[in-house]
Amino acid sequence: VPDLARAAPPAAMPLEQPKKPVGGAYGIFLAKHRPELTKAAEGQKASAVTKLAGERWKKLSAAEKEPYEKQYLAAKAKYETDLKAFLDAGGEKRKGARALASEKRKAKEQGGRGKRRRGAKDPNRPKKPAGGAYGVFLNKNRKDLQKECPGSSITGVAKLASAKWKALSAAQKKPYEEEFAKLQAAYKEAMKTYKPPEGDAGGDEEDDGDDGEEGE
DNA sequence: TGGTCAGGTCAGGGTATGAT
DNA sequence: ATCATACCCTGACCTGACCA
Repeated sequence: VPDLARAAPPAAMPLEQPKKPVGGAYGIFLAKHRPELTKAAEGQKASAVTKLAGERWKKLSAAEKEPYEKQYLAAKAKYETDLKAFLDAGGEKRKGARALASEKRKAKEQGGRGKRRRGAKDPNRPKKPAGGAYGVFLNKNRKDLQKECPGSSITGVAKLASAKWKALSAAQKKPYEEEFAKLQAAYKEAMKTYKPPEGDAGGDEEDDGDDGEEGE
């Protein structure tokens, strides 16, 4: 119904909390002169803009500062009335950008991007031997493999390793298999005495089963 | 599916800079 | 905390192979 759209007052827009004027008269001065200050500080650090602003502000006489102070007071008054209207309209005063960023970061540290975080793992936890005998082979020969294909990416090294691994006879692979068996036994032994740090999801080891994630 | 390896890439967040 | 923004740093992810 077009009538509804036409009748909708601007107030129907999502409520937005008014921004608090900050920095006092200096804040007004800074905002007003930012374009020219940015130009003047072109090619310099971003911080040069505010540094320049500070220098210019100090040079101003009281009379020159007065209009900025008046503007600040006016903006402050407007903010207060706007905030009151915002709150009266059911708006909720939210936290500042930094507080929000801090909260976001904390949440991220706990959860990451939906996937588990590498760095969040317990560094003392015994490493599970992976890749079987091939994993041992890869570890032992990595340096040589890298030398053989200098400048090649990790993937290039992996390809070469794969080719070499396939070329090995069963007898040649045997020592690597034995080494892997040893590592596996050592890992099991280490896990017997290993205790995950407190608060680590009740000590289940990384939801090995499939109860977890169900993110969808 | 997740584990090994390490280098490259990329996104996001922090910092600096001033005054209030 | 707030304004703007370039720069720097950190951390997650990807790549390839293979195996439990």
